[in-house]
Amino acid sequence: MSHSVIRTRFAPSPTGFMHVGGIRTALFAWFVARQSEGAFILRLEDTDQKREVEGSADHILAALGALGITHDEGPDIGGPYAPYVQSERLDIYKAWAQKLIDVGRAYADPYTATELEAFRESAKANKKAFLYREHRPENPPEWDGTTPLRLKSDPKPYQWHDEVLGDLSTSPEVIDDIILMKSDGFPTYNFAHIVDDAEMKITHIIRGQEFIASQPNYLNIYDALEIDHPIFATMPHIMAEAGNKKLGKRDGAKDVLDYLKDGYLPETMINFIASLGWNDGTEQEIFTIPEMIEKFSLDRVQKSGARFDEKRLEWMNGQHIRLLSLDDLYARVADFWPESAKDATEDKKKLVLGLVQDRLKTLKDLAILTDYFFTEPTPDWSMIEGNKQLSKLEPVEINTLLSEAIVSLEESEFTPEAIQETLNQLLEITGQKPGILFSLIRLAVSWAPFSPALNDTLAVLGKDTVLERLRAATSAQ
RNA sequence: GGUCUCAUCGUCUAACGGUUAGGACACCAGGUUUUCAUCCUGGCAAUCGGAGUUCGAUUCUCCGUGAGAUCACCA
Repeated sequence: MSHSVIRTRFAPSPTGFMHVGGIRTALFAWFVARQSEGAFILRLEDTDQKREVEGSADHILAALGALGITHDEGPDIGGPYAPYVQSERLDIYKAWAQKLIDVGRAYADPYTATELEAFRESAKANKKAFLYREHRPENPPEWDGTTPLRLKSDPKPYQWHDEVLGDLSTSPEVIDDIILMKSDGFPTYNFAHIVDDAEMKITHIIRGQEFIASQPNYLNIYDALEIDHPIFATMPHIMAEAGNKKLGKRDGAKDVLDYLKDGYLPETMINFIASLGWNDGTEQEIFTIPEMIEKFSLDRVQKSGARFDEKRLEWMNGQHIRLLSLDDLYARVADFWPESAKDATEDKKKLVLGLVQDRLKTLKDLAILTDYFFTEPTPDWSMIEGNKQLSKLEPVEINTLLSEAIVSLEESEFTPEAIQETLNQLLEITGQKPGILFSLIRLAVSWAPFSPALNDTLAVLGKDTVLERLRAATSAQ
């Protein structure tokens, strides 16, 4: 029974943007830390200088921040085990490597690239898997840091437990003398993450399935170092919408920040990404973030890969938008108003927002849905000609109906209720069906393909605007 | 090719070895005095194949098949 505090980490390499796969790994590690008062650590694994992408580290920080996946220790805020950037921890890896050399578990790799290549070729020719340890030198030179340092492996069968996949096992032939330190002085991921996780007292390693094949080699390193390994949890892949491949940048994996810019709520992204491979066993689909933190458990994570379905994401975003209070939603849509709303008052905008809240799938929809509330729409008579019922009316009849509407609405108090009353009376006066009368008025005041309920729309537009637009429509005929 | 992993509606998924295999997305059809959306009702749709264990397998075992991952001085 361990009483130690749970410490999980997300350890991305700064080689690109944050896509959903990376976010999910971070998210689940964050859930595990947050549901137990543990700590969530962010560590930058920048040991491959060649692949490093400028600005990527800032981008990762920005993406996590935008989603509210907060860390307790990391490159930007420090912590008790700083630094949290691997390129700044070279001395630490060197010291741990020296320990292995001292106990005879690591040695300098004396071969040139061509020699190594020849070994590989011959293994391939014999249809055998290449194992470096079969060529392990008898008397390797002392390691001076200019050649790779390799683990002197101790091949043996391994079995271990994975919180998601269950009990796993492998045979000795997968263990090899893998590289610990590269000739450029940087450690490999294989070595560095083990050292760092140990130094930083990480209790759970939550990572993608691509690492599972290397796991036995990692276990061999833990053994050589004589340290206990953390709890392992392997996440299934997220696959691209088409095909069966793991979702990668080339398959159209989008930057999570792009989803936010497109009007998806952070809580939607969290809920959706979590639902890709996890559920709480009930029929609940929509979760708040605190609910997910409370209910998440690694043993209910799916073993097989999941596909990213944008339609479902869109639906889920609508659900979360509807869950928001008007004030909260108002605060979130600040960047999504149409240009025409620039000078509109907060009161007016809130009124309009309240009308369209149920209609938004993404915040981006706001602009096209509300433009006519803030600016004079351009009449488009093809909308009337294109309407099955309205196209049957003569221009004179249209004019008459609109004029009747003007007369009645002039007398209305112009609250939504009063307007509805007026509209109902108008149906009797004109003897028309709602499908004709209401459609006509709706188009004449909005010239939009769709709009909220007619009485609400008219009320928010205001009597003056409504009458003005109706008159404009009459005289245009 | 070696090694490892996985396998329920088109998609995300539920189901102490006993259920008419459930829910959600999508799709289709209706309903809520116009439209679009919301909301409600209904419909379509799945246990990869074959053995075995068992009174009884989606569930356990084995063999196939399919899919994925990995075999770098990348992570």
